[in-house]
Formats: sequence, C-alpha cells, structure tokens
Amino acid sequence: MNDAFKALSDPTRRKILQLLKEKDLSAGDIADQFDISKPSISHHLNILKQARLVQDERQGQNIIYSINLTVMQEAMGWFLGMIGTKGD
Amino acid sequence: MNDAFKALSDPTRRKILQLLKEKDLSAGDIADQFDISKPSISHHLNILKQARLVQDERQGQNIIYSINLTVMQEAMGWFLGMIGTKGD
DNA sequence: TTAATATTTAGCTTATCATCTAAATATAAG
DNA sequence: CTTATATTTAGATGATAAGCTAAATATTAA
Repeated sequence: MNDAFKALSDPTRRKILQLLKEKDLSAGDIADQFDISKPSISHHLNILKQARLVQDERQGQNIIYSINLTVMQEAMGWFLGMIGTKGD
Repeated sequence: MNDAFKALSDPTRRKILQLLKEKDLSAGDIADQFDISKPSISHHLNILKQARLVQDERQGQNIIYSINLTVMQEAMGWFLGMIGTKGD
C-alpha cells in the first residue's frame, strides 16, 4: 500500500498508468510517449511493477505491460475511508 | 494535484490526515502522536498545507489544523477516472 | 516587561530518487 | 552463428526530501 502511494507520487508514472488504462503497451511504446531515456522508463515501470500497479508479460521480443486495477481500487479505498463522515 | 499526490506519498503525512479526520488538532497534539521531532512534524504539516490537504488557524498559543476534504475528493476523482471501464 | 509555552524557521546531514550513458541480456531473423 | 531489435541492469550524478538541533517568532500570563 505504501509502495502504491509512493509509485503514484511521480507524474511520469501516473501518466504511464493512464496510457495503460487505454490499452496494453510494450515498454518501447511507453517510452516513446516521453522525453525520457528508455532505461529511465524501465526503472519507472519496475517501480510500478513492485507496487503491483502493473503486470508484464513477454511476447517475443517485446514485454507487454498492462494495468492492474486491483491495487488501484485498494488505494481508492483509502480515500473512501478518508472522505467518510468526519469523525467516524 | 501533483502536490497532493506527493504529500500523500509519505506515511507520516497520511497518518496525520487520518488523525485530523477524527478531529481537529493542534500542531503539538499531532506531534505527540509520533516519535519524530516537532520541527519535522511542522515540516510535514507545511507540505500538507501547501497541497491544501489541511488548513490551519491560530487559536491563542495553539495552531489548530483541520483536514480539507476538497482536495482529497479531487485526488479520488483521479482514481475514479482510472478505474472506469478499461479503454474508455 | 519578563518568563513560559507553542510553533515555526534556519541550517545541516543523510538517504532516497530521477535521470543519464554504457554495457548486459534476451529474442528474432538472416 | 551473427546481426538487429527490445529491454533491462549497472553505475554514476545531481536534485529532492526527511530528519535532527538550535534559534527565532508569537502568544499568554505573571
């Protein structure tokens, strides 16, 4: 949970998640969307993976990343608990 | 929005928000809940304040902090947009 | 005005993090 | 088996951030 919040604190990683929300993408296709080196994007993807916000699967030469909404829902649960009637 | 996500990435700050969800507290009362120096807590409070996740108001010698749920709801909106049907 | 209490500001240190280049690994194709 | 493509790993660097102590500010009370 803490890993998820930390992962979400970076704008590049949030944008990656938004891209993956639309459709699964290879690491290279993701990197193409940013003015950041591929190794740096790979690093971001690894952080997202450790937080279990994304999953990856090799398909031939490519590694395809997809979003994992389960952890996202857990994080949203935190917000829901927070927004519940004040003082509960 | 980015400030909010960054502020939420620290577990101490998330715990502060949970305390303030229960009731408004002075800076000192908040600091008493942690094994962290008062100046450090003050620093965390300032980050929460800049992200507009909390508000403060002086009451005599004390400064009372309260939670601002508006920004929290905005952050939750981000999650909702994320969790909507994949590919929309 | 002086002393006590509450909180913040300043300055420093250490750790974490985002980024880069270069090199390594893995798969596919000639 | 050699080359090309895709991605990651390694190692380094500069920036950001969390923590501390000491000092400053603000309010209250004597």
